[in-house]
Amino acid sequence: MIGLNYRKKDILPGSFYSRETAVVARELLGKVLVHKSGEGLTSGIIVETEAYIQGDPSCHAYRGMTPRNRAMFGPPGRVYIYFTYGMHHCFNVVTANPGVGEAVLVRALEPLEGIDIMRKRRGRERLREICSGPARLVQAMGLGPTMYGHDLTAEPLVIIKGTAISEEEVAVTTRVGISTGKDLPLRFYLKENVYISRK
DNA sequence: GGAACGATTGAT
DNA sequence: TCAATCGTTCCT
Repeated sequence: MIGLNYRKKDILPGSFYSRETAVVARELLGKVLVHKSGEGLTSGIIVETEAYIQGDPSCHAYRGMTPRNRAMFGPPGRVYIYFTYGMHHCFNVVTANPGVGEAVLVRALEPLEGIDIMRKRRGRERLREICSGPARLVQAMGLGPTMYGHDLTAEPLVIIKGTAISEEEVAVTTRVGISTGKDLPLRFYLKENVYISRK
């Protein structure tokens, strides 16, 4: 029960996020996202991420700061969450230095704790359908617009140390669901993990 | 003011 | 393969 009684020292420090965004995306694999909500604690292992960087036309910050993407230009280690398709929210971790609009999209978690809570929030029984997709994990973890700008080194939502991941376990591919910048190798996932959003 | 478009999901 | 559904962004 890794997220239930984590120590302060287990929380990833702000310095973790102030590195090259693709490196942060890769290094987030195996880490654990933990949310303490009124309904109870839920957590999941990060198994799939994507980096969105400067100069990349698919990055929300590509055309400069707007009301929506303002958090991407703020301090690293904060939450950038956005609404899309008229019904879904997606969760990102802000990276790089203030003034640089970059972030990592968390696309899938392996459900770890509070699984019954997540099942209830999702209205789905099958474990594979709980956190396997960016909007699915937001719903399962009970996240929302109120988390916009939240500091991930502070409760109720943190990312803590998990399992070390070797290079052999990591697949690097192009990103999912974008129309521009589609050739960039900025998607990272655990090869053998069954909870990723897509093969 | 208006229109086009999503870093998706779930059903067909 | 396709509809759902609406805030954000950009154009007029």
